[in-house]
Order: sequence, then structure tokens, then C-alpha cells
Amino acid sequence: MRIDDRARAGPRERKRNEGQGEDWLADRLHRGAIALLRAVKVADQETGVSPPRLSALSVLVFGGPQSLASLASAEGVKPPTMSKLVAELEADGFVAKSPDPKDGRGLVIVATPRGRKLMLEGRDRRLAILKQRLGRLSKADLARLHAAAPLLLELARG
Amino acid sequence: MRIDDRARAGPRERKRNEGQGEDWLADRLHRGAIALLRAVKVADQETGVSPPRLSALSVLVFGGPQSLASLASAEGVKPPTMSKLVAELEADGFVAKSPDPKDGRGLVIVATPRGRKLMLEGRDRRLAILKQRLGRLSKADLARLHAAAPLLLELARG
DNA sequence: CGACAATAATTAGTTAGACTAACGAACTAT
DNA sequence: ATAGTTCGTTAGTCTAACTAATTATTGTCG
Repeated sequence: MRIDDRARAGPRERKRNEGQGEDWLADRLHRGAIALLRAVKVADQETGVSPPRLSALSVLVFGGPQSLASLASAEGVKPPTMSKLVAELEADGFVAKSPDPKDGRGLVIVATPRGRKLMLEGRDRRLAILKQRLGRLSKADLARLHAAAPLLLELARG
Repeated sequence: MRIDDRARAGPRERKRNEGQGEDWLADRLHRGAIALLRAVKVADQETGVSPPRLSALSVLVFGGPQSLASLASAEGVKPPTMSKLVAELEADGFVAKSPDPKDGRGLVIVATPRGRKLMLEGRDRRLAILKQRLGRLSKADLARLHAAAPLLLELARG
């Protein structure tokens, strides 16, 4: 999603958007979110694991062992897609599959220690990029971000 | 990028993250950005144009007519990829290609009125989702977001 | 108890969108 | 004028998404 992070210098940009318009705020937040994610994305590439696999692994690490169907649903993909991703993660030793003792049809997929390690290190790298940038802001600005961060989440959860 | 928006309920979540740690802030901002973008994404699907095409169109609408190479660079893809996207947008009547009068090798790609209309309407829908959610916040919270929004962009640009 | 519908995962085949490699056409600098 | 560079395209490959169909197991109902 990199739509519209260049709504900046449009031919007809509003002249006085320092006003309290929600248009302006919505636009800023949208562009800010896009730019921020783009900035931290590089950290994921360093893992050598593709984004969909990394994301599925993240669900397993932070959400615990689960079936293929629930994993697929958490990632917003269909079971066949997740079946392949899991097979590849398994081949690389990042997850393990075992039959569900409660249901002969089902699986229990779990992150291996190696997968867990990869995930946590990736997360650290990602956050490190942000922290480094935060370190360049003034105390007052940091306070402003602190005040707004929970609202950002609340806004999205809506 | 839907990595890690579930770093929330991890087994070892910090007990006191109301402190001023940059770890906490970085994590919140990251998750907030992901959640926010996910929330507005639905608006783009309604256009009936795929995200890569919509994004390229956005560059043309807000950035003005330009060559294929610069368009590709703006989108972070290689020229052959953009060549195809532009061909498809052209087939749908959203952009027009003409030879560059200054350089016989080059093209000038421009959004048609129809493409411009599609883009602007999509943007409005996207922002409408955010604005609707903003409307549910208190005045104090809105002020906090206003204070933080520019910082978000500054953070990412750095 | 047995037939049969429903569910879990996989396999097969298709599509979109990204890449690299290789190309012709046109510009630029010796 | 000719060598090298740059612009866009074509061809071929890869990943990751989908749907449809298959297999194995579970649950239910007559």
C-alpha cells in the first residue's frame, strides 16, 4: 500500500491547511503511516525470508501454535495459500507440523526455536530503526508522540 | 506489510510499558501505522483497479506527467514492470502515452481526465474512512493527533 | 450401525505482478 | 563517425494469490 504518499505537491494543494480540518489531519496521518512503514520495511528484507512467510511466522510466534485454517484466517489468505507457505517455512526449519491429537484431519503448526529466533531478531531490527529516528527528536516532540500513539491504534481499531 | 501487528499479547509482554521507553513508543507507532493502513485499504478495492495500478496513477495525478523511468523509480519498481502497468492503465483509458518531443527515446505519460477522476474519488473515499473515525474522538484527542501528525512524517522522512 | 453431509488439508491449474536478461532505437561524447 | 549510454519493450522465470477438485476424517441422522 503505497498509494498516495505523494499527495503533497499537487497542483491545487490547499493554501491554509494549518487549520484544524479533519481533511488535513486524515491526510497527514495516512501519509505518515505509509512513510513510516516504508522506512522500517528494509529490516525485514535482511531476514532473507519473504514478507508473507515472515508474517505467518509472526502469527505463530506471538499467537502460539494453531491449525492451518486459523493461521490462514489470521493472515487473510485461503487455506491452500497458507498450506504452501507453511510447507516452505517447514522446509527451512522455521516451523514444525504435527497431527492434531484431537482431530485426525487437522494440524498443529508451531514455530521452532529457530523460527522464533528469526522472528524476534527481525522485530528488534525493525524497532531499532524507529528508535534510532526517535532519538533525534526533542523531548517535547517525543511527548507529543507519546500522547498520540495510543490514539493511532484506537483510530484503526474503530 | 502486515508483519507484527500482533506483537501485542506476547508471552513476555512488558509489565510496565506506560513508562517513557522508546521501545514502547516505537512499537506503538509501528502497530498503529499498520492498523491504520489496513483500515483504509478497503476504499481502494472499490475502485476496481489493482493497487499497483492505482498507485502508479496516483503518481501521475499528483506528480504530473513524466517518463516511464521516473514513474518506475517513484514506485520502486523496475522499468519493465512499469511498462506493463502503464500499458494496462492505457488500455483502460486512465493514462495516455505520447512520445517525448525532447527525446526520441522517451515517453511522456499523463493521466487522462478519466484517470484523474478515478484517483481523486478513491482518495476521497480513503480519507472519508479516516475522517469518520476521527469524528468519534474527543477534542482533546484530536488536538493530540494534530500535534503528532507532522512528527510522524518527519520521523519517516529522516 | 451405516450412509452421508461437513470439515481439514492438500493438489492442480490459473492469474497478477515482480524480477533479470537481452534487444532495437535514439541520444551524447569523444 | 563511432563507441558507449539510456529509454522503453519483449521474453522468460519466480512468488504468491485465487478457485476447483481430491482425500481423509469427523459428526450426524435415520
